[in-house]
Amino acid sequence: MTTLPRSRLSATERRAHLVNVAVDLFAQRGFRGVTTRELAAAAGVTEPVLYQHFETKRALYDAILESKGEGQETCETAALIHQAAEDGDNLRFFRLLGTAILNWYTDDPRYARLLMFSSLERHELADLFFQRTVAAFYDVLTPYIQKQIGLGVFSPTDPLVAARIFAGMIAHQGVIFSIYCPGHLPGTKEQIVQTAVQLFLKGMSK
Amino acid sequence: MTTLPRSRLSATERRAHLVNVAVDLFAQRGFRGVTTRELAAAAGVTEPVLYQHFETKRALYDAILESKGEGQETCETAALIHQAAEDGDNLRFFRLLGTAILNWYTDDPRYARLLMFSSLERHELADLFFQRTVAAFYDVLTPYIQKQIGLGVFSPTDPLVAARIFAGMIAHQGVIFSIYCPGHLPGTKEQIVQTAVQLFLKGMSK
DNA sequence: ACACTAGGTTAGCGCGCACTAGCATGACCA
DNA sequence: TGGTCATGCTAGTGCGCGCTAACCTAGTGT
Repeated sequence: MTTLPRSRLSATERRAHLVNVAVDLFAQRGFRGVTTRELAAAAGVTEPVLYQHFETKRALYDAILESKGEGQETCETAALIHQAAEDGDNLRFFRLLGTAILNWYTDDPRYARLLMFSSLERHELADLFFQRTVAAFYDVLTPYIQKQIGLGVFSPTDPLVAARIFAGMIAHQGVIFSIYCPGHLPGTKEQIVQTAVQLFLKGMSK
Repeated sequence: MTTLPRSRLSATERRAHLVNVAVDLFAQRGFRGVTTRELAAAAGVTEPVLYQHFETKRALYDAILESKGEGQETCETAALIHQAAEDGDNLRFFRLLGTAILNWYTDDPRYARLLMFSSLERHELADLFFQRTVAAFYDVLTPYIQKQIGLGVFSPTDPLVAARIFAGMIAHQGVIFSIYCPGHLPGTKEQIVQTAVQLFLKGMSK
């Protein structure tokens, strides 16, 4: 990943390559842990090239977070989840949701690390990103749980607390994975999601 | 917190105060985000004073992590947990465990942030700390779950996966809390632990 | 009263950082 | 073939960092 031997790329190619390299490095050591020299060297160019594409080091960082904020989550998955929600297919709904959560961490642990760094450093774009993504997530999950409680499928519980607990069951495995990278999931992804969903559904049942 | 007007403290007092101030700042902005000048100023002294107590900035950081590694978790709680485990008091066992997890994050969010920074930066002492604390935790929890499965109280499940899921239910709330500090728990601590434990026990039951 | 020392300061070193002015060059088109 | 310009380089600048040599001074014991 991230290597690209050719010299003399087009501006857009070079920019994209720089962003990709930057994601690697910032994910490993955080914003302050990476120098512009290193960054340029890792991209196979010199510093001035970097500054032709980004006004400041910070601007590069912002560009990463901003780009990640846009290209969010395959709408395909979102559609499937909404479909399952309408069908009232509990097992399928929570399985899709759980898989989406875990995939978000495992598909590219670089972004997970990057966003954790950014959140810790209170970068406003990271906050914004989380507000949007996480809020959207709970906006689907919480009412769904509330509805199941109303239907008498789930036993009475604070729906927000239940939603957060469900998310935590799976997200925490993702967090640990992205921090300590590989070999730190207690089983296959399917096994984790399956176990968590079964546990949750049975635990919430009336 | 962390303010202390008097000048001319004794060496041990000054050292303790410096550590306390450093925890504050490092927790907010990470190791690389804090300068020794800031640190000294926040402690009401100048840089050379800092270097009388710690050889390098890094040594101060290490001292923090090391001291936290030692003064670990009231043995009182650990004893209670072991007692509950021996009594086979499921509800009590998981409630104590859950409370201990959540308290670890809420009692002093500074340390939680600090350790997240350190883990992301792959500081070896942070890794060590987690290896010890977390390993000790799962060394209690996993066999306990296994035993309950053997007794027919819990339905057959991979005990490590179940243990991690239980931890995640609660720990994730702590993580979110310590990152976004206050006002981000979905309910009272007791409510969260109570809900999670009930959900887990019912979900695992045969 | 006075010296001794632990606790503190001033002033600054060298280095590596983010960032830049100005020049070189390869690719494409007339 | 030669002109043009986007792409990339060399060689810096100033600044703030971690860290230190040298000096000062309040508080204590005799």
